[in-house]
Amino acid sequence: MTNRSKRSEQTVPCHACPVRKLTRFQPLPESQQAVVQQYRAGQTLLPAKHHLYREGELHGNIYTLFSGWVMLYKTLSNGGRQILRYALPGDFISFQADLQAPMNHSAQTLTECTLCVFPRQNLIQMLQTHPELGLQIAWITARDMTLGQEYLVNIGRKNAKERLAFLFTELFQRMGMHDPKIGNSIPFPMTQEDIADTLGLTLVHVNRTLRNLREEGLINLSHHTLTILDYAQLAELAGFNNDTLATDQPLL
Amino acid sequence: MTNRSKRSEQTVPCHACPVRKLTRFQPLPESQQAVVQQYRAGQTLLPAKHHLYREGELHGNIYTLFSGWVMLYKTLSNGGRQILRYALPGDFISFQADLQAPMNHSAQTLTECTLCVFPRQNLIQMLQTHPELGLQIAWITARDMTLGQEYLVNIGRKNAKERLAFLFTELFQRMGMHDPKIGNSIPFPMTQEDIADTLGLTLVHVNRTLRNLREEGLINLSHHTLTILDYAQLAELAGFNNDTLATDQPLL
DNA sequence: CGATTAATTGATCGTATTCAACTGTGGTGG
DNA sequence: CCACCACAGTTGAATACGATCAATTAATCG
Repeated sequence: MTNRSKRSEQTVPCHACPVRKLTRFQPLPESQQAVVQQYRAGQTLLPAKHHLYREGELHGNIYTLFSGWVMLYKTLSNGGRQILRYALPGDFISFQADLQAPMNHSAQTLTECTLCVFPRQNLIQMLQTHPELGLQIAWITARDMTLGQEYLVNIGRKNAKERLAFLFTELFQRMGMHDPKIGNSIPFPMTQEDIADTLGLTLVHVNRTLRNLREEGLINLSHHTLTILDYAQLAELAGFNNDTLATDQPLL
Repeated sequence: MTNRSKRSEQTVPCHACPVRKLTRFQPLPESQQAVVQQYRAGQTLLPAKHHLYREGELHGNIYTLFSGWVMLYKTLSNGGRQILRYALPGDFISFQADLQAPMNHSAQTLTECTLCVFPRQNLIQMLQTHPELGLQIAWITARDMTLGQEYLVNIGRKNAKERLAFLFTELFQRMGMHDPKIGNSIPFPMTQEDIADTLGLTLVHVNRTLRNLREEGLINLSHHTLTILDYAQLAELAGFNNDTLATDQPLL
């Protein structure tokens, strides 16, 4: 149990992780979907371990992920890596505050991926012609930011076991496996090193903590498949709260 | 030096922290400023240590901070706290993906603050009438998200000294102190416990690391004033890179 | 099937935590 | 003005969680 400031003045209520509300793919209203179609430049199929773009590069496209997993990360001067989040089908990739500037992070496929490609210029044009889409983007960005904040809490204030538990429940939820039926599995394309770089731990310690979770019968992770054996206990460990029922509605 | 995976395949270039591009208050174009004025419900003066809102509350307002410091944080079930970021003058506060849902974080003033208040309903109306403002919000949100990602890297992949160094340089930059002249000071209203809860450390360890930095002549922090004695070395420690020159331009 | 990458385990070390006590500071009221 | 209190900062000692170093086993892929 690490760094838990138990301040006495404990008036502030805890309302645990609302990742649930971040999980589902929010389809655009039909009217807007048609509009968006006009601006896309087609679809790409990329192999696993392929970089969409790298930190520091000027990059011309924006993407929507149709199938597969993409990981977004940043690199440190000493060779370290911090994974920021995993993009799942439906996610929007490579949007950043300054569309002209070099990318502030890298994106690499973990599996084979199908992506819908929008040239940046098209996006800009689209936003000029259909300004109401700006708000959609604000909504998506705010949702991604909330997930990032959950990650911050996870890394900053939880021990290794709890961090693992959180990552697993988060991905399980985002994959759309809300079923109460226990013992479900999801594909899990990342390596233990990836997990380590997501959670601010080392590869070795991730491995040991995984064994620990396995021995306690909470999960099983092998051959790139994650099986949740005891969701309730895992969510409890993670400080993950399903109560926060989500209205997945967009802003307006 | 903690958790630095030195993977051999070191092809990915490192492009260090572009916080600089996140620092300055991006004023709206004049045309839009006039529009926004119509929807604000006036200004408030709040004392220090006052909560704007708490996690889990339904909250009716959106704010722009005019003067003072506000801290945004999340609470854990075990009593822990993770500070997400410090809002400085010009920052937008309390916008989240689901405007109807309970707040997903808390906001508390660190100093006396002047805020501009927008009732949520007004914001929604404003966005309906002037959809082009949605993109402005997307821009602001994306910028805040980028800062959050820097925090993630900071907590996930750096040791205590580096984390402190980063926080100091970040705030120094965001306060608008880009002057090359060495030895400048900024107000620093947070306690050592706040710093600890920002950086994923404990109060005690922050204290020791501060002493360390002081003894090395990099900073001085006392009486809520931070003095940067050796910016270059501090930025180096933090992995902070000024090269990334910023175009502070909005999207369109 | 051999080569490369990923997972696993052991031993040791160190950074940061924890527990605990003490010092300084600022504010309040007698 | 000083006594008192609450709170922030400081320091010490012991501990622990996770890192580091190193070597071995298991998967995966051409």
